[in-house]
Amino acid sequence: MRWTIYVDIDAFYVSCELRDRPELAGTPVIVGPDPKLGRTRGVVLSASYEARAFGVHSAQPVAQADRLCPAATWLPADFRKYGRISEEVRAYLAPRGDRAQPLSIDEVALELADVDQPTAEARAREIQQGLRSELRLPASLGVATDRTVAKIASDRAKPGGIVTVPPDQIAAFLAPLSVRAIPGVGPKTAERLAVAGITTIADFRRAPPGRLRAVVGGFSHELIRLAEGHPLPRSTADEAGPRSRSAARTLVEDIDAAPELRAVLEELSAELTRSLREEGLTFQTVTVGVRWSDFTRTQRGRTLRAMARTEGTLAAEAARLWAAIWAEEGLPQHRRVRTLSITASHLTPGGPSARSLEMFVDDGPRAPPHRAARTERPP
DNA sequence: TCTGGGGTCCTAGGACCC
DNA sequence: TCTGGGGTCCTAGGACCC
Repeated sequence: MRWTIYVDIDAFYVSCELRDRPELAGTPVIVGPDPKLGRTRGVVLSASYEARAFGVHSAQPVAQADRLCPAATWLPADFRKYGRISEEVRAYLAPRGDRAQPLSIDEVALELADVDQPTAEARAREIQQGLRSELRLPASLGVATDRTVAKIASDRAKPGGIVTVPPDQIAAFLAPLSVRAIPGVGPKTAERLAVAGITTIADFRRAPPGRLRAVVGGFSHELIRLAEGHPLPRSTADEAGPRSRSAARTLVEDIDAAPELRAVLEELSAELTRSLREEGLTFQTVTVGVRWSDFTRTQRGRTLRAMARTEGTLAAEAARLWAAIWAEEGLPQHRRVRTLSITASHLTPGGPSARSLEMFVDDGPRAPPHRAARTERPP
């Protein structure tokens, strides 16, 4: 039988920092911009379980976390370090299963083909101990014959535990859980389900399918199957490279000064161009996003006629899109800007063929490549 | 006391094509 | 005068995840 061991590092950023600061183990530690060092609009990125006991949690505004837990040690985030350690975890796990699929910076689904349950459980224990002793990282593990169930199990195992769900117990394991336990069911979906009388996974089996479909659309089939204990295997395809790259900046204060905003946009263009170049990615679509002072968002994008990779193209397109947003929604409504972002998408890895590069093709009117191709092949 | 940054996927309408 | 069915891509917005 095929088993999945879902590995989730506990309080990942904090645990990475504790490797360098072992004296802080067992104390409240928060990774994020220290509110005592000045005004910031940041949020908690990761909190130790000792800090969580005070009500601190990730994505919480740092001022609020500071009030809840004034004794916490604050550490600045070091994403390069976390990326390196994430690679260590992947390298540790890869030889311990038949397939190791990274699903985020701190999660890996490890597949074991043709093993029985005792073997899978023993492997999970070895891995947990090895991560602890060799990488000095605490982990929670879920063990199941389905990846989604294994992930849900790893959530129930936190912190530092292992939860196994045998295949004939999937439905019973899931039944009492909140619909929020399912990856993909967030606050909005949970609220709409609650209005329809669905709060636990067991309720999916009782709800009229038509009603469920009206709330969650095509997701309903998958949810019913999950509640019945026959989860659909998630597609394990893709791995086709990144879909988008972006850069964003939240301003210290909301502003409506056009020259300053243009300057921020140029900085973002330069940053994004740099990271695309480092990865050897070319882009074809540019999107500018604005978060206004009321926290609503507007975005505008355009697909270019050809692949591009230069800062000039990115900056010019971003400036055009920004000007349109500002003229239509900023100026006339006297709105102020909180956050600006630029996203590059329709990415292509490696060097594109010279033929398709912007330097050989004028950036003409918008016309996606497939249409250009079709004109070369008359019906 | 507010609410980061970097991502992914889905939906719905319109344009366009056969 | 009325008006197919199936498909792809673009765009904007929304929800969700870590």
